[in-house]
Amino acid sequence: MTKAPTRIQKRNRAAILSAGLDVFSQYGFRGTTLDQIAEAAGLSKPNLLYYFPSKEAIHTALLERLLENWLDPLKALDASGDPVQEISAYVRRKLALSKDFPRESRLFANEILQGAPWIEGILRNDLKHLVDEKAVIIQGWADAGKIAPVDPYHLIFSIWALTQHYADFDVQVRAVLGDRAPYDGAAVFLDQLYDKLLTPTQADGKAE
Amino acid sequence: MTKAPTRIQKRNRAAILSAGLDVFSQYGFRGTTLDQIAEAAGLSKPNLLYYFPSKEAIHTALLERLLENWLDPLKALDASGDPVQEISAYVRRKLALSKDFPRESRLFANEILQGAPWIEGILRNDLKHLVDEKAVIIQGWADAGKIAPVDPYHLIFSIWALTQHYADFDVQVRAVLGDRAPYDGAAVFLDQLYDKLLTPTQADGKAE
DNA sequence: TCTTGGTTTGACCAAACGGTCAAAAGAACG
DNA sequence: CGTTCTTTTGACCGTTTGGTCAAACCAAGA
Repeated sequence: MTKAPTRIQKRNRAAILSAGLDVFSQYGFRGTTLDQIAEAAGLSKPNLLYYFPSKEAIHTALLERLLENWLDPLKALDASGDPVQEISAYVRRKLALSKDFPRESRLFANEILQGAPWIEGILRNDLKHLVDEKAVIIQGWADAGKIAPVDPYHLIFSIWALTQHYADFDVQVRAVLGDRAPYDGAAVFLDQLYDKLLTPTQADGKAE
Repeated sequence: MTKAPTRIQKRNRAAILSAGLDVFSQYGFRGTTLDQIAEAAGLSKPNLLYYFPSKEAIHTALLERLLENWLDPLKALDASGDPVQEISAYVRRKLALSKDFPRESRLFANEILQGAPWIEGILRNDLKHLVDEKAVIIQGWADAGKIAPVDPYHLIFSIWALTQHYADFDVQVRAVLGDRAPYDGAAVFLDQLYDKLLTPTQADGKAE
């Protein structure tokens, strides 16, 4: 039975996780040092290790916290809703995640770039099964003529790519846009893009 | 006047750059060690440093080589060509780059994730000016009714995101697709996507 | 063959790294 | 106040890191 954490424990654990997220999301696991995290958290290195047993423990805690919510937007895709609206809503949820949690997005990107050493199993199991399941739904919509015929897997990849790009490549986006705000234009553009892609046209033969 | 490199120099320099690309593209600059590169290149560490003066020199050489060709596909976008075909061709060129040079794409992604410490100036100057220039062309096409009205900047971002995703998130894409080949489906999907997005419809008012 | 210049390496260095520990400092509470 | 438990830290440890260097090795032309 574990005791309830004191308020100092709460504060410092939160500070360490936030500092770790800052540094890990920028430099990846191997490129991050405990001293960097300690300084960002405003603690000494031994004090860090009083709250977390190792560098890897901080990293693992962050990845676990991330994965708790990472798949939620896709899980919420509802087979009984209006198809185009369901997908547009998914795009909006992912874009909001990118805007509100860019460090988490970059932490994930770093993990994937490194070959997903910690979460490869989750990708091959949880993620794959979830995408397979949702791909069936989307394929059903396409077969029923409710959306234009489209490869469901690449449709989902496109949503990941387009939304996470604004968090992961933030520096580049801002360098190009100057002082214009990225996310307003992005929301309009993505709405337009998926509306045009998915709204069925006369050319798309409808099923009975 | 520098002497012509011997064949051993050519071979070893190439081996070091290839090995460096392998490791840097996976772990980033800080997460990469000289020993890793040396082992991947099949050389001893002091021998590495006989060909390159420092770890940073290898990294810089790789970034410079990358940037030589990185912007070419966008530069080739031709104002006098057919608008939809020009953009589709740009998408195909970028997708081919992603397929044929995935390590370079990941090296770039790592640099951006780290805040672009080496190439921030290039992003703010060369890249921004190039995109500004091409955005004018695309805006002109839209104003003339030759493509559907669309934000040129986010259009370009979308092409970057969608094509580089297949290289940068390769592990995730393959985990989801299983043994299916990513790039065939991607090419079809992207063709379809940009055709639908850009082909003007009756709803888009044409200019005189 | 010998010599010259390019190539390779074992041994080494100082700094940075992840992590430990005992002891000091501080909070909490009767 | 004194006691107990939590928190913080300076000093330290073994390893890894980027990098150096003199010496050994080797290829090739005269």
